[in-house]
Amino acid sequence: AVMILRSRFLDARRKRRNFSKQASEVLNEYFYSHLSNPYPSEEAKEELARKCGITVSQVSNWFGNKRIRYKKNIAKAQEEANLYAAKKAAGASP
Amino acid sequence: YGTGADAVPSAYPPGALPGTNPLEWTGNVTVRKKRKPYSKYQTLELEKEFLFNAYVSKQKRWELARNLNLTERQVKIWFQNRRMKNKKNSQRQAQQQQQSDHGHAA
DNA sequence: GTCATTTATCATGC
DNA sequence: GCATGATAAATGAC
Repeated sequence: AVMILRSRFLDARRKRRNFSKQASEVLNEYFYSHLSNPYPSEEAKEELARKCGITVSQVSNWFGNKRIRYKKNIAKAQEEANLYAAKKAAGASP
Repeated sequence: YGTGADAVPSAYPPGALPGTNPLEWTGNVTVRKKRKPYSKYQTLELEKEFLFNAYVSKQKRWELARNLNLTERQVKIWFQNRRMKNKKNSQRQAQQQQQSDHGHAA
């Protein structure tokens, strides 16, 4: 009976808050510009964390979720890939 | 026994032929047992033992596996993951300590 | 043994 | 109602 009120205390850190819009931009840019190998090094993770104002663990979580959810539906993510590919091309050669 | 209940059949993911995919990291799939959350009782007993010691002996592991209807491999892996969780929480608390010290020291 | 990771599940945001 | 971040089982590298 009491078990229903269980993990409100121990699991309180699971309270989720969405990242900022620009943080998601930075993470997605990196992911789609490294689509052939979306495994950032520890140093890259630290820089991404600093840019996004989040922790390294949160960066790891983001890439873990992104990789599995990307390959679960590549077709759906394709347009997002094109979006960031175009964005990268626009900023690379003026 | 307690060992040998692993190795479960599973299907191959669709559209993952090795060599034909430009994104090879999407195709590295080994047969994996489906993740199955433990019951509240199982978790509680494991946590209780973890309070005693973070490293469980072979004898204790065998007993736990038998009493909780888990394999010894599952018990072993649970303690490994639990130690990692402990370390992560410790690092987080240490980080929070540093932040609260900045406005308190000097 | 640690540790990054994969995967499913959980809990929340909107 | 799903999208999204965090956590819980499970694997593999080392």
